[in-house]
Amino acid sequence: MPELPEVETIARGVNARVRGDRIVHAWFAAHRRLFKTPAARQVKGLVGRVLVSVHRTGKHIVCELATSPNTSRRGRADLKPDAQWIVHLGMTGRLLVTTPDAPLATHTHARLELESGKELRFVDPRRFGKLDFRDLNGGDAFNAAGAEPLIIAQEEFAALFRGRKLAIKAALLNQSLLSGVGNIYADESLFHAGIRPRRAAGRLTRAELERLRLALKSVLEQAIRLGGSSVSDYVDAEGIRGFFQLEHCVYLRTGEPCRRCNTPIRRILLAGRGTHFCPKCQR
DNA sequence: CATTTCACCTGGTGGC
DNA sequence: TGCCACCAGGTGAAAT
Repeated sequence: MPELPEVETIARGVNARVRGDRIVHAWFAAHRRLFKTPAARQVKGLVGRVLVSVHRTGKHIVCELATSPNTSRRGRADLKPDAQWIVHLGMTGRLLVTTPDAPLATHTHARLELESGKELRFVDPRRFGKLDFRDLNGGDAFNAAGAEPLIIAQEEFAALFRGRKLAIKAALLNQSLLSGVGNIYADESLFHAGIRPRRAAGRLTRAELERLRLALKSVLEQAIRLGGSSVSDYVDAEGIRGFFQLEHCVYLRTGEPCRRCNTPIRRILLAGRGTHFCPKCQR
């Protein structure tokens, strides 16, 4: 489901509601593939620790955790993290902050009970998501492989694609180059930059690459402002849908008129993904 | 190495 | 109503 803007929206919402809270109980479903670290070890690491802060890196939600004595909740936001809980939402994952009596959604795979009485719940029908626990004392901090598209500079961005023969769309989706770009925002940014998805990445001109960098940045920023894209079932930490799907120019608009020139939007298969573009505006 | 394809899952939709 | 094919925000392992 979620790409950078959706994950950012969720991380902000979760942070605002659980920051400083303590995990008093953890429950995980028995789906082995969900766990990069075995569930039993995650439970052991989570219970008793304080959620210092929650933020986004690429498409990952990073919960910074600290061991703490019985300090007041106000002081806990300054604690030095000694572990991390990493949530990746896959295609259909949700991370929700609820009251304990809220009805359990089907496919709820994790529940963290907090000292305040709230619960942090991970729900994921397709189970493509991943949960990971990292002990910072072991020097095992989470690091995204790719660069952050919101802050990458012109030169660094251009260098990512130099000499590459694969399609620019496939390159945008490669998380070890850029982290956070998925199918929606790859298609939308290529539209705004006027570039065909099949163009070889290494053949784009400097001007095209800079148009792409700026288009990607502004598309992502506007999507964050609108709370992400809710194509079918995406919701934020409070169960609220986003609005950026109303701004989509090409994604899932096959056959509909281009917003700029009225030419019908085309759909092709590229890198195994549905790929949408305007044959007239994108060259 | 770089690049492509496919398996991993469930659920919704639209055609017959 | 049922059955079937196809589609869906992602990734990582295996094949080329």
